[in-house]
Amino acid sequence: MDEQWIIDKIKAAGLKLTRPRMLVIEVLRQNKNGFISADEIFNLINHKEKVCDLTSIYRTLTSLEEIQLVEKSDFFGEASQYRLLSHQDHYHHHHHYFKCNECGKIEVLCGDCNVVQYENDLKKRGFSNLSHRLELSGLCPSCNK
Amino acid sequence: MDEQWIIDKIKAAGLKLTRPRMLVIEVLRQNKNGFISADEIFNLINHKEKVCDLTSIYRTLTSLEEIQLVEKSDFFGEASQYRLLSHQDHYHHHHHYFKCNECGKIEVLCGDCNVVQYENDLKKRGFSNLSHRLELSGLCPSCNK
DNA sequence: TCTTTATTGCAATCTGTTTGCATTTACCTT
DNA sequence: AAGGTAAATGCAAACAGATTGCAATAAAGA
Ligand SMILES: [Mn+2]
Ligand SMILES: [Mn+2]
Ligand SMILES: [Zn+2]
Ligand SMILES: [Zn+2]
Repeated sequence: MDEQWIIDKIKAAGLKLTRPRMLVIEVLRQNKNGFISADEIFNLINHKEKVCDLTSIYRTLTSLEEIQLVEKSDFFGEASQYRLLSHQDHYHHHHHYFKCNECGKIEVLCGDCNVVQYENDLKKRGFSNLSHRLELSGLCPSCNK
Repeated sequence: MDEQWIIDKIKAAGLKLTRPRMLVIEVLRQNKNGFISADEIFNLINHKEKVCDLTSIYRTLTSLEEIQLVEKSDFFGEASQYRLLSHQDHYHHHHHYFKCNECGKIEVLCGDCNVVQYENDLKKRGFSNLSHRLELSGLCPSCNK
């Protein structure tokens, strides 16, 4: 059911394996590679009957972010969005996002990026410790038809 | 005092030249090339005595954004930030931002960008109408010492 | 099973922002 | 220079997303 490495990571961090946490993770897993808000998670979890409070979802997301199981994005205005980091994301994670202006879906774009060149220019100008985030928008392939 | 083209733009849009609007613009002008929040604008305007309501500042910023005199950014978490677009910004504006992790200052980086290459790759994959925003962070030259 | 400590639910609180509405103001007409 | 009109304002109330305090609960180790 839940991938083992997730369980391991939570335990290794000294966090308990609680019901709200399992529920949140399950939703995030189903939503792999996409972003989802706390409220959307809440609604998915509680659509039949209320089994978990919104507060706990926020707290869970915060904890999971701290142990780098979850990535939070304030990028797209509105409510913060979250996604489960994949096992490999966790090692060399890099943030390129695409938001479709039509369907609103946020997609994580994998692959190399050339912003590094840009960063090198900035280093020459006295900036340091650089990191970056890139947000693209437009029409996604399915809305493009 | 106020640059003429700003006045012209406001009139051309059919907006009235009101006191709150003039006050906000004056603050934005002084803050050229930097971002500032509604609340900071409020405090600057009213530091001696209250001359303008926060609501009007929000409404002013929204109006000015609509006529593209102001750019709003929800980029950096926290409160939205605004800046006055320069005359030339208005024509080929491009958004590259740098936020210093130390002093918190947000800087607008001018200059060309190579993300266009990235966009070209995406076009081949079926995306269209692409635009992008790039956020960099790290230490600015002054905090780097 | 017992004990300890983290985690939970709930209500209250917070911050940033927006809205409704009565009053005022800019500015166009006379 | 006054007057009329629609736009813009101030104030209070509402809003949304998120956070906090606290007493009750439940997970994990003994
Ligand atoms: Mn990159
Ligand atoms: Mn660019
Ligand atoms: Zn789409
Ligand atoms: Zn700095």
